[in-house]
Amino acid sequence: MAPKRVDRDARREDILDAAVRVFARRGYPATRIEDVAAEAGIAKGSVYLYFEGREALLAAGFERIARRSAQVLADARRSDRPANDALAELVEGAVAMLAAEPDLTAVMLDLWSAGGAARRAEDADPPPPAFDIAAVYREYRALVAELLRRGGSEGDLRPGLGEPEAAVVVAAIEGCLLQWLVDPSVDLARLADPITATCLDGLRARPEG
Amino acid sequence: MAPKRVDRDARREDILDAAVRVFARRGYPATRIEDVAAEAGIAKGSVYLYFEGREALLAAGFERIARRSAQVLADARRSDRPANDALAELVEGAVAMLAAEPDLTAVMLDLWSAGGAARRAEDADPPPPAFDIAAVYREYRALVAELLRRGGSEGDLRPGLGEPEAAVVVAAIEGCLLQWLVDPSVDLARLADPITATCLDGLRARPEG
Amino acid sequence: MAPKRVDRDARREDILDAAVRVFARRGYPATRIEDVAAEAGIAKGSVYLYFEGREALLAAGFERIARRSAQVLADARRSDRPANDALAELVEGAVAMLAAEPDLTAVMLDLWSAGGAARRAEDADPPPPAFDIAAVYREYRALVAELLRRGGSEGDLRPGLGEPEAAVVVAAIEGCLLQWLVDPSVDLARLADPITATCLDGLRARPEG
Amino acid sequence: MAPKRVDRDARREDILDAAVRVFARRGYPATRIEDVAAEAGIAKGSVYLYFEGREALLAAGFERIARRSAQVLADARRSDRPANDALAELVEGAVAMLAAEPDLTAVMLDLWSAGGAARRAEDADPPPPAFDIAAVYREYRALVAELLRRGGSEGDLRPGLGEPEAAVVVAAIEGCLLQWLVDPSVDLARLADPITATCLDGLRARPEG
DNA sequence: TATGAATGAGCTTTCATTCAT
DNA sequence: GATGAATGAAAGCTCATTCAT
Repeated sequence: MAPKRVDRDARREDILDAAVRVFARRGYPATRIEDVAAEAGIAKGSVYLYFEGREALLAAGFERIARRSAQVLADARRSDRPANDALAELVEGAVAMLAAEPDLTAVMLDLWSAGGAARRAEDADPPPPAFDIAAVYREYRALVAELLRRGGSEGDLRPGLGEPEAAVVVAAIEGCLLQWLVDPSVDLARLADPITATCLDGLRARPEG
Repeated sequence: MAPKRVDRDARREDILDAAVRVFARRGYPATRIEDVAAEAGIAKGSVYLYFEGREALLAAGFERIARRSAQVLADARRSDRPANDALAELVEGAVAMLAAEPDLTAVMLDLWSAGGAARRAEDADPPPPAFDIAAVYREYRALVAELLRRGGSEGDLRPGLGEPEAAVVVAAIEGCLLQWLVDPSVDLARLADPITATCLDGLRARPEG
Repeated sequence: MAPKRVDRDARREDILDAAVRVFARRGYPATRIEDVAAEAGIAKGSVYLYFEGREALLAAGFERIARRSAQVLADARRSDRPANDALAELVEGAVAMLAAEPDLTAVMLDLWSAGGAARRAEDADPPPPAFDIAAVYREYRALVAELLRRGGSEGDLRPGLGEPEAAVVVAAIEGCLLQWLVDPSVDLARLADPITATCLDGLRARPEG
Repeated sequence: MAPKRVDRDARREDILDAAVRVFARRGYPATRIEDVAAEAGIAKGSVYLYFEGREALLAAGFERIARRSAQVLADARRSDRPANDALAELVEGAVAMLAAEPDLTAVMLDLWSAGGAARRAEDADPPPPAFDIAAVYREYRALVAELLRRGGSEGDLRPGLGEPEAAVVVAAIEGCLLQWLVDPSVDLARLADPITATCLDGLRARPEG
């Protein structure tokens, strides 16, 4: 049973790999199950042996991203360096993670869209997706806010920083990501340093360097 | 020679209003022409008297947003205040514009998604959308970069600032927008000040106030 | 009332002219009421002031053709020449009539198609058209058969000729028409003589001239 | 490497059979994909597994007819009998072929109509069909003309016969076909002999029988 | 397990016809 | 009479999902 399990899981991952590539290329709404099957080199019906349906593929893509995010957050939490250094590490870690897997990252566009469509609870038609993209950002903000507070009391960060500033830091990352996704001429990887430099030291000249 | 033109344009705007509301509620991919018609209180076929098809509605939504953006940029360009003040005005203007029309702003999710799906030019299947969302951000970055350079030479901004930092400023806005769109508990309007404060002065404490 | 009537009829004819032109160009099934209106230089709704609906335009086209046919038949009946000469006149008259109005003649394709679709009475879904294209050929055959019989008893035609041979003579005309309609390189007008020559004298060499 | 190919091709033929029956009954323009599917006893969507779309069904009908025609022409070419006998064989072969499959033959009405609609190359709206009905008649005329010329030099046919007379012979066949399609009281099969008799010997009495 | 043929709900789009102006 | 905006029934086509093999 154990080896079967591994095979099964490996196959599932292969299919998800394929799905992510196609989602990145065509976008989720334009991707047909058959496209995924073709990319994975299997038959259409076989996809259903590993995934409940089309949306499950997107949800599985979300899971991958969420897992990567959780890892980045865990790494940052484990750091014992000063808060501002930990913050810089967090930003770099997040950007590196996103830039390392462009196809997977491109799926974020679809997750935002699908997740955002669920922002109004009025009607359950269509029912909201099974994944909670907002939760990912909540966690990021929570950790950043904690670092900001720690940096304000123990380190050299300004006191009084909190959720709003955390949102801005997360925004700087995600906003750069967005520009990259929408415009390939923007190079996400090279924006990691400007993000930390701008957020930590601002754009205004300082009395002494 | 514009006898019914006013009516016709007004009708078109009404339908677009309706489309924007439905797009905001259900997302573009899940929106059927009939939903738009119902929201506008007209028959399905009538939509086609004013718009070429479903994608034309999205493109018209883009046009609205692009027009608003152009206005914000024009206002900022016309400002004769110091660069850092102009920058703050630009941020505030953009955020205010976005927050003032939540439904229209929510369409950005679909524009990002549709525009991003065109990020790979490999195949023309499906053909890329008629609108260029990336161009909007290019213009924002260009103006911000110009302000940063001006502020570096004439004002109190750091010298050497350019495109990367401009991308970060734009990212701070769009990233906050994103978090708001995906999570209604984030209040975009209240993030305008934190954005400018963080970007201009950074998060690090300054030697003197 | 009289002058009104003339105006009304003239307008009706104008619209029918336009319809015939468009039918010839695009075929009846592909012709929209709006195409006819545009060709006639009037508004779509105005067509309905003169014709019951789309099919009525086709039926009116049939009427025109039927009237032309009736005229050709009447001319031939009125002839007091020998049967074989009258037959030649009939063929020439029919071909001349058809070649003189190519657009109207092209509508025959649609009439055959629409009329033929009604050839099976099984179901009345869709209901058969209001015009009877088969009747036109019945009348032609009847007159030709009469001429053949007359030519057999009084003239130099073979005795014993009847409906089958009449069908062949009519077929020679309509078959040339068909080839012309389907292939513009076939010149209908120049086929009038070969039709009569072939039908009357055959293709086989005759003992003496 | 043709494991399911037989089945697939057989299925395709079944669907085409059904389409031909429905086309014959209702005419192509009035036939909906669903009618074809119902006639074939399958679901609407399944038709698209075997044919690109509605027009592909008509084109496939044309292919069938063209194949039959090619066979008739090949048989006539292979004949080593005198030209006038070969001509009679050709006429009989064509008529027999047409009369043997009335439903398929009825599709000619739609092919004429669709092919004729493409007679004016002015605009490509709608684009012309993929099949070339005119080519079928060109081939018939070419072979008949050849036989006529051969019969003029080697046989007992008149000298000087050519394309015009070939058109008349083809017309006699197709014109009888037309009358049959439009009027079931005309019996195509019985017209084969009158066609050859009339064309070869004419209607005029001969000095000696 | 794997396949891919089959299904049919669902969607976009067209257009004949109506009717208020 | 004339108009053309509005309607909504149709029809073509797609594709997620199922299931017999």
